Amino acid sequence: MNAETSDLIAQRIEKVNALRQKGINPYPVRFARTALAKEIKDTFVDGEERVVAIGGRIRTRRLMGKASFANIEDLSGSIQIYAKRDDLGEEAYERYTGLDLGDIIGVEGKTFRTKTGEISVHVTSCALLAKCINPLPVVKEKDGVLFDEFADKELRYRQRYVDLIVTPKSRQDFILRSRIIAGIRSYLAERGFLEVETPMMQAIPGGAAARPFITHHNALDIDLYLRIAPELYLKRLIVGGFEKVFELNRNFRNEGISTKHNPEFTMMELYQAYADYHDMMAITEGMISTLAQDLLGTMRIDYQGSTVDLTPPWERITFVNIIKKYTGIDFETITTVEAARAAAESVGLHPDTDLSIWKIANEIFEERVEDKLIQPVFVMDYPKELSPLAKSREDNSALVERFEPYIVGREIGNAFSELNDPFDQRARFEEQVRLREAGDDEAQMMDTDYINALEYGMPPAGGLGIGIDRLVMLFVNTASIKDTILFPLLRPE
RNA sequence: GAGCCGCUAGCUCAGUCGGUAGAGCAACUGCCUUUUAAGCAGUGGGUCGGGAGUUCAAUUCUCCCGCGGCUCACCA
Repeated sequence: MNAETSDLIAQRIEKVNALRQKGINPYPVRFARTALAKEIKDTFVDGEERVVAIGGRIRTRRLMGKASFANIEDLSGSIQIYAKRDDLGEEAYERYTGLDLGDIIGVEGKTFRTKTGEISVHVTSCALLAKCINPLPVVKEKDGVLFDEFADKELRYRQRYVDLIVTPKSRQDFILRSRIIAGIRSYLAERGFLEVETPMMQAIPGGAAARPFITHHNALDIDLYLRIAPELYLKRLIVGGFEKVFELNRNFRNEGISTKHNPEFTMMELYQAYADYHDMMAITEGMISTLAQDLLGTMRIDYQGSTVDLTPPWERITFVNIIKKYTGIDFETITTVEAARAAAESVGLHPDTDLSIWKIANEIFEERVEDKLIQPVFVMDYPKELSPLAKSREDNSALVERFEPYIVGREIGNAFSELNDPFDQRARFEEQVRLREAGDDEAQMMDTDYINALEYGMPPAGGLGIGIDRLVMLFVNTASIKDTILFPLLRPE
């Protein structure tokens, strides 16, 4: 903190001290509100004076000598207040004009409409409820347009509390996030899903290909991993007879930070017994389109220059066919690595030499197809070797019943008909272990207890995971995941 | 992890072809009893992200470091 800052702060601390000397607590215990800003404006009737007590933060002020206006803001909105020296008396008015932008105050007064038409509160008494010592960024607004918007992204992320005070869009976006999550919960609850909580600290981190965070339990003296996915525990619950379960909580992956990645992110995973991946598609498109309709009032939403139509049904196309559609390459007819490599070369890609046919196909998909998938689409039937927990297709053992929903060029989820054959699952794990031993540190670990669970019999089931932060990105139209996470991970200052 | 860009007053930003910096808002002092990005007049406030180098002189040029943004890579 430099001299200038401390000047501004010192002035305010001085005001606090002066108040305390007069026996006034600048942080009193309580203030009873009887009204909210928005509700006052919504219910105002001309000619009917209403006595109200409102609390909020001073966001603007216009002092004009012996009278003054200010706007105070509560969560519902902002309302103008009007104070006159003649009403308050000299001492109280002086205390009133000594308030600062950012102070939280409680005001009692009478509603009225000014001669320029603004519904306001004529102050009869005013109490400081919490002094704001640190100067806020000064953001002004006219007709919904912000001036000198709080623009320093680092500060907005580090001091989200300041961002929330001064950036209405930020406030709205996080409220929308909360409503999306609440909407998912009620959508699933209405359909009989049971919300459960499974371990975040796991001895074997399974269910995804990712590097985990490691922590240590002192009493047991064992390392534990923060979960990278809840999948294997949720499926144990399907074994246990819970036929519809979901978990909506954090996963942790020890990987890079980007506009699309935060080390802890929120995932919704659900599993449904006696369902398959077609049922998961119906849930995905039904849930997301319903959320859009309920929360945004439309299924057509604008995102970063594109308009996306979420109206079901979404397009369904296989992995092989969508590659063919966008590149002309037909993996149904490719039977050798050489041919696959030649195909990749034909679209300007140079895959690593040790890749299999299907890994080359995946590279072509990711490099040449993915970012073109603006409208919602279910890409179905992925290669088995990329999907160690999904059930094989009966008509093609190289493929599995898996899909990923794509919107605006981004994978927003992952789903399959769950592999419930313990023999096959064991073989898949063994293959993963082999890859891990060959140096693939994202390959999965053997989980013998999970195999043990499957050996008790898991009914056929569909499973679905949706990345909530990315879904929220779509709904709030932001290019950065940090705008959807209240406190994104940043390097400590 | 790599590349590019940024970091100047509390905030938003100018600027210095190298001679230690400005505006608006905020703050402070006046004036102003229906204003609303209030207005008018005046005042104060900066080790120009940190360090080193070159130079008579560095906020400006060079290098290193820090933090952030964006893009790429990995992934959800």
